Amino acid sequence: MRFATWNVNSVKARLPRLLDWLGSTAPDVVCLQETKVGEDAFPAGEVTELGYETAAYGQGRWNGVALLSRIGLEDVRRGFDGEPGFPDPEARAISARCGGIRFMSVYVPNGRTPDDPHYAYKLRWLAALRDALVPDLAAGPVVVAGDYNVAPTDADVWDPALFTASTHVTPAERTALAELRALGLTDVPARPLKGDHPYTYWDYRAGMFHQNKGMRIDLVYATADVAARVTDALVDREARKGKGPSDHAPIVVDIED
DNA sequence: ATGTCCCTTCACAAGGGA
Repeated sequence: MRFATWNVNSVKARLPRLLDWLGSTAPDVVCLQETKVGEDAFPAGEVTELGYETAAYGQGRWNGVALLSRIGLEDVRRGFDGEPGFPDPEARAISARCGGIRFMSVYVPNGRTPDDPHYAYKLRWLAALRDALVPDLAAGPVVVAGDYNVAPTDADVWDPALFTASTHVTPAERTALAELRALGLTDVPARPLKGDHPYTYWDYRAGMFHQNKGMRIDLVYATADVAARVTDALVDREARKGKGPSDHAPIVVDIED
């Protein structure tokens, strides 16, 4: 089985690239983030033509997550129990069972800056996610993949000195991820196709991608049974190249059936 | 450390978010 996660930064703007990438990569399951469309506007027709079932959760202008699967898409859940809003609910998590694994696509709040109320919201959201995952983890194999908006270590940012007072790297955010792992989730390492760091995000500005000044903030967290089946995992930086890319690259994971 | 992109609207420019 091959699965992937990708923050597409608008599924409408990215649709031609998404369809090409689905054709060439041929993943069985895909977790999408930042679709930026409501459920009714999700381009399900085009994706269905490629053999995928779709489940979308969106609110239009911001956020939005979705799951694509060609190996079954059962028991879809939008959001999770106890999920906080700001203050209203935001479309940041969707999960379903595909091929015997529960996949959850997550778009963790950005946080903006450590003194912003959105930062406290980010930490509340991650703590609530941890609590909500407990029954899922007891029920079977789980993959929680998406844009976590946290760089787990200093090696995951291109210049740690620049990020000392920024969101994405604070001890509290990193602790929140450690608490997810403490539930029994493993950070599945993805290899970079170029360079030493498996960055997944490069700012559009200032030629950051070409200088490989990126961050590893998209992550695949999997239960041990899934992690043990991994045969390969990579950051598809090819998808970040060229005209009209997302600012994030997909992570593609192969596991033994 | 800011050279972009995407979305929306009291829309054909500007602001907000990342």
